[in-house]
Amino acid sequence: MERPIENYGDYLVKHHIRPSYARMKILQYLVTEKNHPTVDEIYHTLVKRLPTLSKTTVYNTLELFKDAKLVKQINIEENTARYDATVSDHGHFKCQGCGRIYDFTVDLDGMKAAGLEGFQIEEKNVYFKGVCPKCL
Amino acid sequence: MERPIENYGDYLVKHHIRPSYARMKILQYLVTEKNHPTVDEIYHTLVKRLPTLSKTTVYNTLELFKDAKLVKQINIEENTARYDATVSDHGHFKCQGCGRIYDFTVDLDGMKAAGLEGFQIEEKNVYFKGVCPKCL
DNA sequence: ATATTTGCAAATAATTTGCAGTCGA
DNA sequence: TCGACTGCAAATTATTTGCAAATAT
Repeated sequence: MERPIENYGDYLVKHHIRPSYARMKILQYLVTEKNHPTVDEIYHTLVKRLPTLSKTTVYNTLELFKDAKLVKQINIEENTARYDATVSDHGHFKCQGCGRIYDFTVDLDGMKAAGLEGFQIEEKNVYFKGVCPKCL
Repeated sequence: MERPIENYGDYLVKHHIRPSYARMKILQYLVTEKNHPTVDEIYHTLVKRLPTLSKTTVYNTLELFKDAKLVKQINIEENTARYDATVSDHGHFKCQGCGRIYDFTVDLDGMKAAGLEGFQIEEKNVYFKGVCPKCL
C-alpha cells in the first residue's frame, strides 16, 4: 500500500536530493498527476506558475530522480520518453486509438523468465499495446 | 518451433511485400544477425555491399515490415529504436555495462495482468535491465 | 505508361552540452 | 565565498517529409 507524500521537500531530502523549488514542483506534478508525462508536458504545465522554469531543468531534474530511483523512465512511445513516479510494480498499456496510457497490475516477480541464469536483474518492465474500451 | 527462412523473396511475397533487393537484404540482415540493430547499424553494415542504399530506405522498409508484423520495434534504449525479426515470444535484457542486448524466454500468455478487462491487447513487451555475467 | 520504390536534402523533434549568471548554505 | 542549481542558446542525434529520379510491372 502506498502513502501519499505529504511533504515533497522532506521526501527529496530523504533521498539525498536538495529540495529546490523546481524539483519539488516537478516531483509534486509527477506524484499527483500520475499521467506518465513527457518532458514537454511537464514543462508546459509548470511554466505557467513558474515562468522562469527551463526545459533543461526539467531534463536535469528527471535525470536526478531517475538516478535516485524516484521515477522510472517509460519507453512505450516510439520517440519520446515518459516518466512515472509510482514505485509499485505495474505495467503500462498504450491505446493505439487515443494514445492514452493506462496502468495495470502485473506480477513482475512471478514472471517466469528462462535464460537469464547468472544475470543481475535490476529493473523489469512490461508494456502492452492495443485498444482501450473507450476506443473499441 | 521456428523454421529458417530459406528464401527471403518468397517470404516477403507471402506477406504481400514486393521483394526489392534492398528489402531482401534488410530482412536477411535482421534474420541472420539477430542482433537487435538500430537503423544506423543496419545502414552502415549494408551500405558496404549496397552503396546506393539510403537511410530513408531503411526507415521505409522497417516501417513496412512493422506493419506486416515481420519485425518488432524494441524500445529498450533511451533514444533510439532497435528492431527484431524474431517472431516468437521473448523478452529483452539490456546490460548496463556493455550495452549488449540478450534475448530470454518469457511466458507472455501466462503473465497475470489485472485491470485490463475490456481492453484489446495486440502486443506484449517485456524488457529487463541489469548486468550480464560477462560484466559481473 | 504508370505506379512503386528509392535517395537526397531539408525539416522537425527530442535531447544534450557549454557556459555564464544566480542562488543558497 | 563557493559550490550547486538554473537557463539560454547552440549542438547533436534520431526520425520524418517533400519531391524528383530511378525502377519495375
